[in-house]
Amino acid sequence: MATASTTRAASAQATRRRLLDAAIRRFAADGLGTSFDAVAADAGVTKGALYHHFGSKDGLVQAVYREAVNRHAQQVLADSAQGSGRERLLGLIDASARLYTSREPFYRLLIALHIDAAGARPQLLGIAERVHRQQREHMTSLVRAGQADGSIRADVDAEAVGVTVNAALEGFVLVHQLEPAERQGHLVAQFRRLLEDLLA
Amino acid sequence: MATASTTRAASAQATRRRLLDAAIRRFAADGLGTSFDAVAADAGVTKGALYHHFGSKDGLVQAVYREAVNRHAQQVLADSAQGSGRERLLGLIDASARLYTSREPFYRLLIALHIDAAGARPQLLGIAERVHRQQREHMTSLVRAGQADGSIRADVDAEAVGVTVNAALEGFVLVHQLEPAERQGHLVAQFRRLLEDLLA
Amino acid sequence: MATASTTRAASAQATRRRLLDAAIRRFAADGLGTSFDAVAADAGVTKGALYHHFGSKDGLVQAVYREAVNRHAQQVLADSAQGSGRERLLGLIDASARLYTSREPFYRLLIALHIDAAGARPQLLGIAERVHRQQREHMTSLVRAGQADGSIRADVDAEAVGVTVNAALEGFVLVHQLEPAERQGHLVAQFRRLLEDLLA
Amino acid sequence: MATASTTRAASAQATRRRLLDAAIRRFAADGLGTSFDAVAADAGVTKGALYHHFGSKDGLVQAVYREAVNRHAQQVLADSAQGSGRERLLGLIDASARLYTSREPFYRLLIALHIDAAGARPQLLGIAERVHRQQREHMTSLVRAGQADGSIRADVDAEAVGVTVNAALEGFVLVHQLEPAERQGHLVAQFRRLLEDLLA
DNA sequence: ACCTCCGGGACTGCCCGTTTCT
DNA sequence: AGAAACGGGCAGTCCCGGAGGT
Repeated sequence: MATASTTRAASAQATRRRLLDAAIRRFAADGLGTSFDAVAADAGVTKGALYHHFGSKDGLVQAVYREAVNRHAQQVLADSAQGSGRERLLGLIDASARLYTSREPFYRLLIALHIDAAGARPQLLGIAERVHRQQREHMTSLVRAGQADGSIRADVDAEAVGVTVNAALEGFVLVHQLEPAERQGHLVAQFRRLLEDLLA
Repeated sequence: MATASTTRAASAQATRRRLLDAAIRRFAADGLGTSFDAVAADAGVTKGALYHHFGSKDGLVQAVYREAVNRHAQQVLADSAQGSGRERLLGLIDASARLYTSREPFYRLLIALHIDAAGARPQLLGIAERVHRQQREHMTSLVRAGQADGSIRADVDAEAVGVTVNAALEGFVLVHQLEPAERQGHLVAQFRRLLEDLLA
Repeated sequence: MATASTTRAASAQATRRRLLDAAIRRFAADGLGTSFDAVAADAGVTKGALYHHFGSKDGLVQAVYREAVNRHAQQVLADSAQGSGRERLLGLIDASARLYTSREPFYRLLIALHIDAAGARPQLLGIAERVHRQQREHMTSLVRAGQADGSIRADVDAEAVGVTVNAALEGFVLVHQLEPAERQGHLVAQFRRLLEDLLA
Repeated sequence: MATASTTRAASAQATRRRLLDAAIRRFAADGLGTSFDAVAADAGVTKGALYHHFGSKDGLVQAVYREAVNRHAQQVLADSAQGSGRERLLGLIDASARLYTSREPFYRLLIALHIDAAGARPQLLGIAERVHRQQREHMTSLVRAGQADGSIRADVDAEAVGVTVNAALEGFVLVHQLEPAERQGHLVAQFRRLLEDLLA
C-alpha cells in the first residue's frame, strides 16, 4: 500500500544516492573518464541501474556537477553565517580559499567540472552559469549588507567588488594546484590584504 | 654531403613539426581525447610516424604541452620587451590576460593542460612546475628591474609581488571562461587598478 | 515459469557454447593466435559477447583448454569402459594413441595447449596439472583393477606403471606429428608389445 | 683490399652471430612472439640489420631453428662418442633425456620449435624432417654398431629400435614439463630398464 | 517500477613486420 | 647498416540498449 510504494521509492532513492556518491568518489579519484562499470561496481549495482537513474554518462556527470556545487555551497555558507557584512564576506573568502586549496580530490573534481563546462562539456554550461551567477549575487549581497551596517565603505560599487573577488578567488584555485604548499598561505594573505585595503 | 645527410633529418623534423601542429590543432578543437589516427591523418602521415616520433599518446601530450607553453611564452615576452620595468610588467600582464581570455581554442587547450597536470596526468607535473617557476622568476625580475630604474617603489617584496600577480593572472583565466564577454574587461581592469596602486 | 526462468540463462549458455565451439574450431585451424573477432564472427556474435563470457583472451584460452581435455576424456573413457582391468587399460592406451595420432586439428590444438601450459602460458599450468594427475590416477586405478581381477600380475607397482604409461603415451603424441604416417602404427605397436610383456 | 673486404665480411658475420644469439636468448625467454626490435636491441643494432641478414621474421625463426638443433646435436654427440655401440646408444639416450628435461629456456624453445614445425609454422617442416631423419639414422647406426661389436643382440630390427627409442625419447620431453621434478628420474629409469631388457 | 543479464558495435592505443631512402 | 615512415591488425573496454525477472 502506501508503505509498500514508499519503501520501494525509498530504496530507489537510496540506490540513486549510492550511485551519486560512488560517482563523486570515483570521478574525484580517477578523473571524469572513469567508466560506468567502475562507478556501478562501487555502488554495488550494475550498469543497468546507472543507466536507469541517469539516462546516460552525460546525465550522470550533470547530476554529479549539481551535487558537487551544492555540497560546496553548504560548506562555505556555514562559514559566512554570522557577523557584520564585512566579516561574513571575509569569512566566505577564507572558507573558499581554504577548501579549494585543500587539494582534496573532491575539489580537484569540482575544478575539472568548471573547466569542462567551459570547454569539452557544453551541456554543463547551463549549470555553471547559474552557479556562478548565484555566487556573485551572494557576494554582492554581502557587500551591500556590509555597506548597510557600516562595516564596508559606501563608495565602492558593490557588484564590481563581488565580481572581482569571485574571479580572483577561483583564480587562486588554479595556481594553487601547481604551487608548493608553503607558498599558498602567502598568496592568499597577499590577496586578502589588498582586499581589506579596498573595503576599509 | 651536408645537404644529403641533412635532408632526411630535416624531413623527419618537418614531419615531427607537422604532427605537433596537427596535434595542437586537434587537441584544441576536440579535447585531449582525440585519437591518434585523427592527428596523424591531419598531418598527412600514418599512425606509425606518430608512434615513431612520440612513442605513445602520453609522449605526444607531453610534447604538445611543451610546445604550447613555449608558444605562449614567445607571445607574451614580445609584449614585455621594452620600456621601464613597470611598463614591462604591466605589458606582460595585459598580454597574458588578453591571450588567455581570448577564448581561442589554443588557450582552452593550454588551460586544460595546466589542469590535467595538477590532476589526471601527473606525467605533466614536471613540465608544469618548471614552467610556472620560470614565469614567476621572470615576473620577479621585472619587478626588480622596475625598482632599479625607479618605476616601481622600492619598499615592496619583489618576489611576493611576482608570485601574487602570477597567481591572480592565472586565476582570471579560469573565471573568464565562465563569464559573459562584456564582464571580462571589467574584471581585469579592477585587478590592474589594484596592482597599479600597489606598485606606485 | 520454469521455462521462463530458463530462457535467458539457457540462451546465454547456448551463446557461450557456440563461442567455445567456434574458438576450438578456429584455434585448431589457425593456432592460438587467432583473433577475438574471428572467433566471435564464427559464432555469429560480436566481441562483446565473447568478452562478457570469458573476460579476456586468456580466459577464453583457459575455457578452451578445459573443454578440450574434457572432450578428449569422454572419448577415451568410452573406449575403456568394459572388460578386465587389463583390457580396459590397453583399450585406453589404444584409444589415446589413435586419437592423438589422428593428426586431427583438434588434437594438434590439444597438444599445443599442453605445451603452452608448460611454457608460454603459465595460467594454464593449474589446469594442466589437475588433468595430468587425474589421468595418472585413472590409469593407476585400472592397473589395480587388473591386479584385483587377476588380469595383471600382482608384483608390479601399480602407480609406477600408471605414470610410465601415461608419460610414454603423451610422448608419442609429440613425435607422431613429425613422422610419416606409415611409421606410426609401427611405433605404437612396439610400445604396446613392451607393455604387454611388462603386465603379463 | 683482401684485408679490407675480409674485415668487412668478418664484421658482418659477427653481427649476424650476435643477432642469432640474441634471438635465441629472447625467444627462449619470451617465446617466439618476441618482436624484431627487442632482438635487434639486444644485439645492439637496429631492425634494419636484422632484416638485412634474415630477410623476414620467418627467416630469422628458421635460422634460429637450424642453429638450435645444431647446438643440441653437438651436445649429445659429445656424450655418445666412445664405448661399445650399446654404451654409445644408452649414453645418447641419457644425454638427451637429461638435456630436454633440464627445463632450461633453451630446451623449452627447442620443443616449441618442434611443435610449431608440426603445426603453425609449416615453413619449419623441411628442417624438422631433416633433423629427425638424421637423428633416427644416427640411432639406427649406433644399434648396428652394437650388433657388429656384439654389445646388442642381433635378432632385433635395428631401424625399428632406432625409431622407437627416438620417439619415446621425444615423448618424455613433453610430459616432463608437467611432472614434478622428483618423478622424472623415475620415469626415465622405467623406460631405460625396458630398453635394456630389449637390447640385451 | 526497479534492476540484472546479456549482448552490440564502435573505437583506441599499441605494436609489429616491412619497405624506402640514404 | 640505420632512420624514417607505412599500413594493417589486435586486445581491451566503453557506453549503451533491450529482453527478462522480481
